[in-house]
Amino acid sequence: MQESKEGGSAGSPATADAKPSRRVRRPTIREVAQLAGVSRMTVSRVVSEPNLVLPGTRERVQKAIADLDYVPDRAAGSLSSRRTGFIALMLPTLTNANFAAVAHGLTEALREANYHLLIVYTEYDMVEEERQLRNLLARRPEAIVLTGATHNRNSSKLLLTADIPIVEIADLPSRPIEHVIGFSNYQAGRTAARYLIDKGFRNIGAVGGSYEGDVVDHRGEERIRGFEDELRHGGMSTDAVIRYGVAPLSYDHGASAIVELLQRCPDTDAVFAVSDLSAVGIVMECQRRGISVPDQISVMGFGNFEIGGEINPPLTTIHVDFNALGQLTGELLIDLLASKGPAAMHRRDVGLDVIERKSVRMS
Amino acid sequence: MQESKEGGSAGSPATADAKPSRRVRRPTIREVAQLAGVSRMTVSRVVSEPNLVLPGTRERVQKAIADLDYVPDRAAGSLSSRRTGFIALMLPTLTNANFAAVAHGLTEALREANYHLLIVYTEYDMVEEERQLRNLLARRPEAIVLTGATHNRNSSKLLLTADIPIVEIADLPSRPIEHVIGFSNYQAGRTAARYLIDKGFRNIGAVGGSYEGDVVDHRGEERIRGFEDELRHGGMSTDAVIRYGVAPLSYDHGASAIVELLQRCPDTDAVFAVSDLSAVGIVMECQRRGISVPDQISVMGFGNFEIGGEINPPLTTIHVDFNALGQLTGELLIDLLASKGPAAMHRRDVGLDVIERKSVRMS
DNA sequence: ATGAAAGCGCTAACAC
DNA sequence: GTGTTAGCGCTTTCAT
Repeated sequence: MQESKEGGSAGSPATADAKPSRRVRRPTIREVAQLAGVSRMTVSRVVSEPNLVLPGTRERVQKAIADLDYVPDRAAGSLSSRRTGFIALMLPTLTNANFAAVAHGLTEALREANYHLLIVYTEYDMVEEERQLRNLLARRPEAIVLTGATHNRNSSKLLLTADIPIVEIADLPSRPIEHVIGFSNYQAGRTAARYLIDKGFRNIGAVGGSYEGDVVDHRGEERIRGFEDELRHGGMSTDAVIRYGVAPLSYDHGASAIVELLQRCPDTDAVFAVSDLSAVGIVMECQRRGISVPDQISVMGFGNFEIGGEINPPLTTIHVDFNALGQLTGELLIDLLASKGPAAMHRRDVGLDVIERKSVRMS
Repeated sequence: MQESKEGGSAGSPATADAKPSRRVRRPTIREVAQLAGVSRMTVSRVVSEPNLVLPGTRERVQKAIADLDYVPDRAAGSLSSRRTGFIALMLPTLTNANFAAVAHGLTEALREANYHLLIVYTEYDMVEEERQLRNLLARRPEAIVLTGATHNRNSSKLLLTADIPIVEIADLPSRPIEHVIGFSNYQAGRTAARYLIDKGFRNIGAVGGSYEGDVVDHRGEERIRGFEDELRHGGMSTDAVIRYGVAPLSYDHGASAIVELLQRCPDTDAVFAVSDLSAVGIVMECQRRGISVPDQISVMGFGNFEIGGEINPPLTTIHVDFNALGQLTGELLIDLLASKGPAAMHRRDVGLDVIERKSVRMS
């Protein structure tokens, strides 16, 4: 028996405690070592590199681990090894199926490598983003994934000087912090407008979000901007493009916005919503008002949310594979973290597709 | 100047590195102390208990912190203070607005106290739950929040012997691990059945989920069980109660299930779905088939998801305040963690309400 | 194949 | 009000 400091038996102390086996302090590696009659290093090896130790010793240690219900303390391990096993993920919100899909894809890709996702959300608030970022950094994540492309000065500085890989996702920032895996929200807007113009519509509107203080949905705004630009490019008016309410946008946003829009521009024959959720709200409100979709007005959304495919008529929309976005990000991260030293800046556009369904009238 | 070991200037080393200010190793508390000409303890105090230090000193330290962009390492702090500031939250899935609402409410309540939520999801898989639990425990959370009420033997053991508060939420387990904040899913099912019986329906059906291997939605199953029991109690047949597909249940589940149900029991005049998502799918499928809701068939859901209120007709459902559930859990946790020593077991039923809308025919 | 020493970056406890 | 000492539980490194 070694490491003389560790005295006493390792059996259950059996204090006069009335309660059964509950509320037991977690054993440390030292206690496991004692019980197995080995040094702490050997226990450490059995946990992380089992085939570096002799089968006999290994089994003795494994038994001790099981008997004591030993769970290693990763905080201590991290401090020593300088690897926390944390990957930070900052999202605008969790209550959005597409962002949830990103989290999901990322978790899947990271599961094997045994990284833990540290999920945090900003509610589309840039000040909150900074606060969260500081908190996050204190946990020493090995990489940070966040939605591009706009951050305030402090956040940008923190990110730029962070000694870890940064991946901006779900956008295609022109001045990226570092790596990018995403798609162009601006292009998504242009694509939507082009699609509607090509279908022959001439009184085209759109509904997007507005902002309030530091709460802004930059990505949604990009889509609306692209939409407007393409309308102008086609020589059409942007009078029926309205910005209404603040993120997160949902069904009721569309329902209210379409009323406002039709009041202002009654001739509108097609409308794009920055989010499928708004678009679904528009379809439902039209249903209520006896306005036929797509006969009287065509509706197009963005995001390919599940509900869009279920309503009647099903929603024409723009699809981006957010789950793949998460997976790709995970794979990139695993690469980056395995190879030491600064890697080349990675930039990838996962593209987007128009999903044609019945909410837009065919020409 | 004290702590003689700390030599050298704290200014920027200005190595021959070509790159600008990027990729800088994070400074430690020691470097801040040096630059400010104080001991590390003083820096530590400025960070956590600023008014224990003299204003003059404090400002010097704060300047050093800002100049160096110092972000404390919480892993090191945790190790020393035995407080990680982590609260673990285990959910079946993230892509469910109600669970997301729990996470949201919890985050809100915990924000002040500066706890970090460690969110993890199990995909309704009990084996995955155990795996995740082990991983989580290694991070030494100060409390664990998870959806009750069924866990496998290993998970239960880990939870029972964990030296921290455990809160089971969104159910009312008869054999709880420790604290409980939730509602009875069984009662929700009974309430739904009672409601439909009272409205005069006599050919009542329901659609729930089935299971596959270790993937089970226990809470949903409880609702269906309660529904069946209340039907029997009212002397009615449970032939039209079907279990179909596995969790997570969504729109398409309802759409497929209602077809199956009507084929088997064409006389069904009212149907309950374990989830609003399924219920919405049912309404949409009926719309497609020209079956009028509620004239030919009434539909009732559970969960009061936003979309239920937006469709036509809007969905009658059972509401539970999941956001409040999260908040209450957060408040309980803050209490529990502030007061040392074992507190009394806490058990709270947040109840549920029927939301009457138009998808159920009025008698 | 296994162990001993040193130390990761911070804070509790006590001294002054 | 501030500093010193010791140590949290683990892993790195090097010795044997």
